[in-house]
Amino acid sequence: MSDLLRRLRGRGWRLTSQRRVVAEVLDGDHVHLTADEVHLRAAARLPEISRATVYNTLGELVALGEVLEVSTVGRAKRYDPNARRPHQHLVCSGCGSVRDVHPVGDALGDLPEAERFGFTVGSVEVTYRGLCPGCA
Amino acid sequence: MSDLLRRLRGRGWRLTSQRRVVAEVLDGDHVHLTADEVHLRAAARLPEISRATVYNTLGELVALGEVLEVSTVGRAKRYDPNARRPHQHLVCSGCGSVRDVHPVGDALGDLPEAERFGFTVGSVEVTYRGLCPGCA
DNA sequence: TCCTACGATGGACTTCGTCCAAGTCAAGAA
DNA sequence: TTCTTGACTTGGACGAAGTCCATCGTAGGA
Ligand SMILES: [Mn+2]
Ligand SMILES: [Mn+2]
Ligand SMILES: [Zn+2]
Ligand SMILES: [Zn+2]
Repeated sequence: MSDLLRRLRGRGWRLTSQRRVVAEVLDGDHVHLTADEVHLRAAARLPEISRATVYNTLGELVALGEVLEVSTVGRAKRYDPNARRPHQHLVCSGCGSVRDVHPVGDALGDLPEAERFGFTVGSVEVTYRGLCPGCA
Repeated sequence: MSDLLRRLRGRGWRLTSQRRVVAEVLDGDHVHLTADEVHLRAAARLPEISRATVYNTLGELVALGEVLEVSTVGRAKRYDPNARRPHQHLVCSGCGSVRDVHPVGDALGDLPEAERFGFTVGSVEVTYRGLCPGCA
């Protein structure tokens, strides 16, 4: 059983076949799937899994901090199982492919107090845009 | 007439009453309205303006580089007329309100060559997330 | 003033996502 | 092992955001 499933059981989750399959689909590096892509791949293993369950499970994983939501420009959200090591994203403007990247420096610290307008700033999301070798 | 309308006429735009009203609604600082908010405010001045025209006009302004799209997580896109001075955004996770911010440092330069995977990196978008004073 | 290509309109349609009532089953109790 | 139960799943209705298109209207040049 994967580490993820072990952690989920530790949190009191029922380990249903649907949740197991969603967790399996999200396993790996550089995985940034939409909910529909997760549903498609999950249904290949468990044909009757419903869209609602995929959405429910992804939402629960996000709430637990086990999966990150990656915002996209006007397209469907993408779900990122690499929630343990902080990272940012490099997106190809041509084909939409996504790579995990690790910039140096401290983007949060780059925002001066005078520029915070009384907000409690909790996180920062950095998206690099460009063309991948194939699209350039 | 605003600078924006003057530039648009210079680009061969027909200055219809609908486009004029959309441009007026977008005038100002810290303006980050959704398409529906633009439609609501435009309709206060020109009651029969359609949603399709608001979407068309906003899309054209974005294509011309006169207005920026601000992507949000799971909410409607916001349209930002402050396209002339580069800036980033601070977004309230509670109410969705947006402030312009100007971080110090060089986010593009923070991405090492070894982390670029052969991409031609052209731009970087930084979004700070937190709670505004009202939502905290 | 007249013409016409460009723009506006509204409603159907698509995509992405949420909600719900009803049926199902994981896992602890006995 | 079987029973019990409430957490989970399901399909479909619903909703929000955005696109598309046939048709109508008009800005602006001739
Ligand atoms: Mn990632
Ligand atoms: Mn802005
Ligand atoms: Zn590419
Ligand atoms: Zn707020």
